Amino acid sequence: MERVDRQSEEAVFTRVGEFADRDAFTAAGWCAMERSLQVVGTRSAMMLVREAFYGGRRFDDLVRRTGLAETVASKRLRQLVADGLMERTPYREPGARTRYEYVLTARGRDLFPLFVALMRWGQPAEDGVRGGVELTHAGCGATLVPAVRCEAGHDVPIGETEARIASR
Amino acid sequence: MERVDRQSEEAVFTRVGEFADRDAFTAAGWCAMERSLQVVGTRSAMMLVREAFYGGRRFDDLVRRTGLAETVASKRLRQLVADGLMERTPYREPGARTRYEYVLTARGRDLFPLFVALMRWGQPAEDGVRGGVELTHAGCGATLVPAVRCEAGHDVPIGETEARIASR
DNA sequence: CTGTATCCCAGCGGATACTG
DNA sequence: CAGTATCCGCTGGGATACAG
Repeated sequence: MERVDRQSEEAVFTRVGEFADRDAFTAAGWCAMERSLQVVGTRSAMMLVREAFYGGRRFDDLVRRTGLAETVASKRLRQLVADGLMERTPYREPGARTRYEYVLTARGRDLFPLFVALMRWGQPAEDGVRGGVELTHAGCGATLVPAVRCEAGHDVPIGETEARIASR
Repeated sequence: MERVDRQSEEAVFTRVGEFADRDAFTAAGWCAMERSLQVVGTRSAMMLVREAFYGGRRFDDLVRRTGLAETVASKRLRQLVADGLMERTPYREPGARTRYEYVLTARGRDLFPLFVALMRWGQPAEDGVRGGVELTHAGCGATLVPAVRCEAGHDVPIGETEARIASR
């Protein structure tokens, strides 16, 4: 087994330069991925976002559908609001007292591709697990799949990817 | 502020039925998202996957570039190998002794859209953070962005999404 | 119904020291 | 260079009890 063959076969990102100066950034926690994980890297956060995508709004519903303990849901929701992913707003149905609902902000809805990627990766095609939720394209009915594009609109396979130090 | 207006404005998933029978599945942990999080839901796992995408193979490099403690990296790598995301294989450079390298399996490379989604979400356009790694389309040079499609090839905006109980 | 306060446990991640 | 063993603090998450 030749090493060079496997290198090309794996098709990892092309590394520009030796990333010598990258280590400093990475060590300081200046990786965009790590910042994401600090906000949505917990199970409870993503479960609450999931239910928000499914249309859950009231605290009680979110707790029941996620299966989280109330105390965990409470703390995490407060955090999600503080981080700008959700908004807690009062509303009032006719004849009922004021209640609060949690809704995703634009920043929260931006998690859509991340959510689809997580759902898809956790459910391989040949998986024999029965039940569960399937995400589909309304009308067309086909299953959702995550994809990667560039801002110019091209589809980008993993082998055509470059990672470089952003010089801003 | 009307509630109905905000509902449509938010454009969450369309819920088919009342998800009455979904609760049982969710409670039992049969959510694809949760299964994903059990494998790659930790900071160390995603950081190691990140470095593997960047081309890191040797234990020493992975430790240095992630900034993880050796013990954490060791345990997590073993877990990633057990979970089928990475492979630990011996190789031998001419004149040197046998070493081991960690490479992503196909299952690990399937994390590509998830990785891009995490990187992108953590780096908003107006972000003033200097430096960091930017992922681009080789040749074209444009920044990578995560997208959602259906298996029929259509782009799927968040408003055209349905969530339903998979009846398998 | 919508939370909060308190206590507790398990798991993640780091520090240190040690092996082949 | 490539790990492992041990210890230890912090946080995520659950259970229970309580409040507006």
